Amino acid sequence: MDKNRYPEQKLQVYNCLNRQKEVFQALNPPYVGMYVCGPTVYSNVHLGNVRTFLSFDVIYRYLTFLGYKVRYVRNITDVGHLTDDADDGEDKISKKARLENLEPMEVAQKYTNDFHDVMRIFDILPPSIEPTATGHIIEQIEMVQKIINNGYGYEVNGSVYFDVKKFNEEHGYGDLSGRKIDELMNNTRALDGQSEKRDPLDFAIWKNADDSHIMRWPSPWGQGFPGWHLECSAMSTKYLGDQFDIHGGGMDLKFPHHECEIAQNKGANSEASVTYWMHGNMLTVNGRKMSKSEGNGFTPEELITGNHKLLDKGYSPMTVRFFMLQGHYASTLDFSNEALQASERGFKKLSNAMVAMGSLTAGAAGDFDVVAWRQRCFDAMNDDFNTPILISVLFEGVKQINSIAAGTASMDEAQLEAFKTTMNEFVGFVLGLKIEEEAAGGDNDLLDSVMDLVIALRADAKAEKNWGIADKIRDELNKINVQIKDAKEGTTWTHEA
RNA sequence: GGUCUGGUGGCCGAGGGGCUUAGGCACUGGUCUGCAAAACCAGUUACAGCGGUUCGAAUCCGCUCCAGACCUCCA
Repeated sequence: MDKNRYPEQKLQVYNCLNRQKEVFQALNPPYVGMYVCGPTVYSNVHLGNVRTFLSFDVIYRYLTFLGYKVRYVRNITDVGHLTDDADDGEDKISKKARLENLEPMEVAQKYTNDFHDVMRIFDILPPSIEPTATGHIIEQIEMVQKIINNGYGYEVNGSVYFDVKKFNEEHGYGDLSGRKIDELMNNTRALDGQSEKRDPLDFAIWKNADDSHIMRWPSPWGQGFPGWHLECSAMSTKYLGDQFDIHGGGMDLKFPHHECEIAQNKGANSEASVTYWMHGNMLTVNGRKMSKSEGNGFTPEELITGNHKLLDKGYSPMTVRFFMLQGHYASTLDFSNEALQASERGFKKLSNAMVAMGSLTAGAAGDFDVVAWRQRCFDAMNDDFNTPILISVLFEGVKQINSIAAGTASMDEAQLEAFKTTMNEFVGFVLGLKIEEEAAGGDNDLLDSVMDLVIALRADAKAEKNWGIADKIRDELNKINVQIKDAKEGTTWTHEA
C-alpha cells in the first residue's frame, strides 16, 4: 500500500491509559509500531484467544489500509509463564513437558504450530515479527541489569525482584489499571512468610532455577529463567524502541501483566513508552468468560465440526469471524448457538451479494450516494474500529446490490466502480472476510455437465407442466445439499459442503 | 471486601441529552414465482427499577436490584 493513502481520515482510538477516545497520532508517521501480547504455547488455543487476535488483526488491517506502515510485533511465550502465583508456581511449558514427557521446545513447537494453523483458518494475518521469549534471553538479562542499575531491582538468592514500592514513589504504579498501591497492599492475597520478596507487590523479573529445572540459562545471578512480564518489555523495546504507538492484548492482561510491563520499561529505559494501550474484551459463554478452568472453552476444530457439548452444529471459520466482528472489540461478546446461526445466515446474505455484485452492469445514474456511503464506511472504522457499525453500513450496500440485480435500482459507470471498490476493500481487506462462494461449478467439469443435464431435463418437465417430476428433482437434490433456484434468467444451482 | 464495566425490542448487537427507521437473525403482510428458494417493499416489539438535573434523558447524576471482569494463571 502507498503511504498516506487516506490522510484525510481522522482515526480515533480509545486509549485505556486515560480512558477516552483520542485522535490517533503516530509518533513517526507513516510508521506505526504495534505490539500485541501473544499466546503462551502450552496448550491449544480456544475461541476466546482467537477473538483477541482477530480484534488486533482488524486494527492492523485498517491501519495498513489507511496507508500506515505498521510494524506489528506479536510474541510467542515459551518460557517464564508460571502456573499460579507470580513467583511460586511451576513454569507452564516445563510442566507440560514433564507431563507429556517431551522436550520443552517440543511442547512450544507443537502448540505454536497449532496456533499458526488456527490463525490461518480464521484469515488472521501474520505479524511482521513474531519473537519468542527463549530467543531473547540475552536481551532480558540486559534489561534486568538495567533495572538493577537504576535501583528498581534487587537480588535475593539468585532471583531478581522488581521493587514496586520504590518505583511507585518515583513514577507511580497502577495508572493503566486504575489501581492504587495502598489498596493493592490491603488486598493482596499472597501469603507472606516464606517469600523472598521485600514486599508482596514486588514481582520476579529473573527466577533462580536449580538443577531440577529443565529450562534454565546462565546469568549474572546464577542459573535461572526470566519472569513472564519481562519478555514483552524486552522484545517490544528491541523491535519497536523505547517509545512506540500501540500496545494491545486481552483485557485480562491489563493487570498485572501490562502494569508490570510499564514499570519495567520505565524502570529500565525512559519515562515515555507506549502512546496507546488497547485491550480486547473477553468472549463469554452464558455470560461467563471462556476459559479452560471453567470447562466452557472449545477449540476452533470443535467449533468447525460441531463436536462439543455446547454446540448444536458446526460453523465455518468465516461465519465465526463475521460473528465476532458484529460486536465491538472492547465489549464482551456472548457466544450462543442462536447468535452463531443468525450470523451464519447474515454472512450468507453478504456472501451471496458479493458474488452477485460481480455480474452487475452499469445503467442510469441512481439515487444512491456512493461517495457519502463510502465515507460512512471510513467513519465507522475511524470511530475506534467500530466493525459492527461498518457491517451495518455494508449491509446498505448489500441492499443496493440486490436492488440493482432485481432491477429496482441502478448505478452509472462511475458509481458502480466506486461502489464495487468500496465493498471489496472493506469486506475483503479491512474485515478480512473471505467470501464463501457457494460452489457453483468451476472446479468440477464433470459435475457441471451432469448438473446442466439435470437442469435441462427439469426444464423440459416444467415446460410440460409436469410439476411432480420438477419438484422431485429439486427436493431430492436438496437432500444432498444442492439448492435449485429458478430465476427469470434461468435456473442456477449451488452446493453447500 | 477493593477496583472497574455492563444491564437496549423474541435473540445477537450498535448508539449514547432532542431527528440513528442502527444492522443481522426471527416474525407478520405484500410483490415476483406453477409451487418453492432467493430477492424486493411494508410492518411489529426497546432502552433493568426508582428518584433527580434539564425545555427535553435510553443517553447525565444519585440510589436500588442484577450480571460480569480484574485483584492468583488465563487472550
